[in-house]
Amino acid sequence: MRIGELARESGLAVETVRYYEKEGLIAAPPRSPAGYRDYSSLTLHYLNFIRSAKAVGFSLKECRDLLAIFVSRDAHTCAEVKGLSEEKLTQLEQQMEALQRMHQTLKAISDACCGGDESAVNCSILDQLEGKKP
Amino acid sequence: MRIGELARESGLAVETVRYYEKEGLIAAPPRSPAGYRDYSSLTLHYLNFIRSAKAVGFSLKECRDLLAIFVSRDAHTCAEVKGLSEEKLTQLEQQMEALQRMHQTLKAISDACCGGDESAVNCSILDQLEGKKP
DNA sequence: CTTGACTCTGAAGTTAGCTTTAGGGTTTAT
DNA sequence: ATAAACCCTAAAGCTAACTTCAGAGTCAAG
Ligand SMILES: [Zn+2]
Ligand SMILES: [Zn+2]
Ligand SMILES: [Zn+2]
Ligand SMILES: [Zn+2]
Repeated sequence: MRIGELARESGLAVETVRYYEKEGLIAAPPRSPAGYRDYSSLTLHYLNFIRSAKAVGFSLKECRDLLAIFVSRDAHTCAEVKGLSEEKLTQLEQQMEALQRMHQTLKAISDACCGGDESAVNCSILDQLEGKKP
Repeated sequence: MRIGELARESGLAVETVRYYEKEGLIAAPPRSPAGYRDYSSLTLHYLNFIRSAKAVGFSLKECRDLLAIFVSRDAHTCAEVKGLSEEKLTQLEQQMEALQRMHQTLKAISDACCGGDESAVNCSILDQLEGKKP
């Protein structure tokens, strides 16, 4: 199949598919006489794999590593795959905690403000951001 | 004070301070005869403000807007400031939810894998990422 | 046979928030 | 007086993951 169909099937943009090839995520496919990329359905599986991996937080680099495992599964172990998953889970947790801290801080600051139509001259939010003690 | 001291006091890098000036977050200060930037302590307050705002998730652009309010507080209202805060709180919540969804999905996938030293030929993580039904 | 949809390449542009580089003056301490 | 530490500029580079552009060739339908 040509790149347009592959893109449609995988839900990616055509340019993204070419980009993934350039970045070494998928192999360069054979070409038609006119120079068009000619993909097998295997590539669709790879793109779906990438899309799923991205959807749970893996970067393209990490997707490339995971995909390398995927294409030669017998040379790798469950331990290795699960290790990468758990590493990513830890990263996600850390990111959530960082956001949580920001949210808590901002919520406390925000809640202290009256939110009224009066002038912000004495707004506690601005004071807090400046570093003034409450 | 010169830029080095200002940077030390604010906890920012010297280049960052110049960058903020270029981006319009802080005004260009007067210069010494030798051409050195000569800051008043007011700028330190502004930089602290920016650092705090960034720490709770505001982008530099948003910091610039907040700072504009900060420097002319009497022309703005608490409602306006609190509105921006609450908008940001909502964004933070959405980001946390997105991470939460990723985490839940990946955790479910990861938990199903034995994690053993056996070959990954039948690894359920890889199967799930490929899109196979379990 | 022509029109519109599709494909190709390589390079450059995008966003955010800096950091680095290159090359050159100034201040301060010893 | 000299060396370390500081300051200046403009421009380029960095990361991530694409997207856009310019210009040109190919395919399918009517
Ligand atoms: Zn108020
Ligand atoms: Zn207020
Ligand atoms: Zn297993
Ligand atoms: Zn497994």
